Amino acid sequence: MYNPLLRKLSRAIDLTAEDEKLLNEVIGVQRGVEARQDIIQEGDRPEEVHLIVQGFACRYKLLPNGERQIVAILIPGDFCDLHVAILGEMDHGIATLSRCKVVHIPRKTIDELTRNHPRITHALWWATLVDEGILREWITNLGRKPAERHIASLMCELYLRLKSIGLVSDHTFELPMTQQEVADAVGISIVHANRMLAELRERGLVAFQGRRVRITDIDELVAFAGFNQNYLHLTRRNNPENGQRIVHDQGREQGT
Amino acid sequence: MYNPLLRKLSRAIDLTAEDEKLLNEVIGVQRGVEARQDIIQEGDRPEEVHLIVQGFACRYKLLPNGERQIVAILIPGDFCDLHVAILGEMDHGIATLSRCKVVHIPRKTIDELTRNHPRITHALWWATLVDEGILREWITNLGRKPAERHIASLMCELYLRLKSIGLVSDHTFELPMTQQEVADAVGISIVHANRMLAELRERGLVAFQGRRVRITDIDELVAFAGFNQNYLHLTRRNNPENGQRIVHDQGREQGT
DNA sequence: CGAACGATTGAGTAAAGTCAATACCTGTGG
DNA sequence: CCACAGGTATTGACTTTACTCAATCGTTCG
Repeated sequence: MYNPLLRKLSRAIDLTAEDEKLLNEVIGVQRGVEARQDIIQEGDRPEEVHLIVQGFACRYKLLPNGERQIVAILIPGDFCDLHVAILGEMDHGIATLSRCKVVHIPRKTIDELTRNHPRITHALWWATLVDEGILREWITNLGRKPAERHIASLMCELYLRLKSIGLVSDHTFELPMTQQEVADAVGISIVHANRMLAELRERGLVAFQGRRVRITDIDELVAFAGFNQNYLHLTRRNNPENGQRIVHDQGREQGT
Repeated sequence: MYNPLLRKLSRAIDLTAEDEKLLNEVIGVQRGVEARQDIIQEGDRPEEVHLIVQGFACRYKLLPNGERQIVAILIPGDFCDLHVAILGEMDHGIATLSRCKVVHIPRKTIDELTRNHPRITHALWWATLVDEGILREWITNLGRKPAERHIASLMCELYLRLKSIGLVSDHTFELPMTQQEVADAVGISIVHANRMLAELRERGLVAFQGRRVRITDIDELVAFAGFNQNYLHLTRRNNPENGQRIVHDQGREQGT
């Protein structure tokens, strides 16, 4: 069975066969959620941990005037609310972008894993720290990049994150976001989003085919975006040589 | 001895006397660092965990063109790099804003604490999750607030965070940031920062006296900023009534 | 076919940036 | 005590980026 969590974690951390077995058992009943539905709302106190197994979702915050800011894009293998019970209330909402499959994991399962399985604990910390790194990169992009380079950076990030879980094939990945949603993620108006996406298309950096994105030359897009992938921490830490440039792995791209 | 870490954590999590004792022992030798010095640079692999005990610091990222984005402001009680060893390389730098006192904690001390002391582990997770919440709020402010309201929000955040560790007295707190540094945090030019700060001053919302900030009426500033403090999670989670509005505690403000 | 939603385009406005000059403030050497 | 240097803050004038309003176009689906 395709286990995006295992795939994500095992790429970064050495796990034993037993760890992998446990991480497979975590994926039990998958619940389907329609596109554009809230999985969790601001103010909720979730009693279970939610894991995205299929589809795209986003974290978002609403402002008093009704505007929305998307603060993270969640892809298969991402937790919605790992350990959030510690905080009590959600300070943001999570909504699906596409139809999704979500696993509900009892909090005690997570507690048990982190109490007795140090490598899994390590891996979950790794995932948390990477998520933090992504947030910092988004801040930098919002604060210091013009919209077209910001969108280009977002495409680079999604390309690499999706690739790391086997969801890029033939330089192409699903991206079920409307232009309004891209605008909400990049902090610009929908009109401006439309024009900047058009610019990327005209420059031949990104091709949008319906709900799919094709990036012919990732290195060119990276250069245009001023993108540095270090914050994704996709390379093993005991291998200091790589990590400076885009990691092109030679294996098959498509997951099963 | 003033222990900002203990003060921060004990406000949010119930700790035993033994936990408090351990958290006091963590504060050993304090090393002084001059203002505007790097504590950690991007690419470093810190072997110890750094904790700010006194002064102000910031996380920042540099762009290819030399621009800088400040992605977090660190105050006493904040960790620079808790658990970052898991990631290997720092994906951002940390620099002092003022003269600071920093404690270097051996990684094994942290490992020992988290292995054997569940409430402390819980408290460190809490701090990590709050830091994440702050990053999401910054994203929202950058993406969706005009500069003057963004700066106002930043002042609200600093006011509450500093107050929670006893560093606000008489509605006033230290803020050793230049306008360039404010601009780098808010993602605007220094000229614009100057004008927006002037606007806040003229509106009577914030008074800047040298390196000190006085906020006469926090509720008014909150209203102007469209600020919602929920992301700081300053109230105990088993007390659902409060948390909706600014928490004015009645105790003394000044720490010792 | 037409409604509904999403994408696109044009035109005018507002927010924020750049460039450049000037003012202020603080510490040092004379 | 004062002049000066260097950093910081302020202001004006102009440009660029992005926003708003408004209309049009395209696609999908009942």
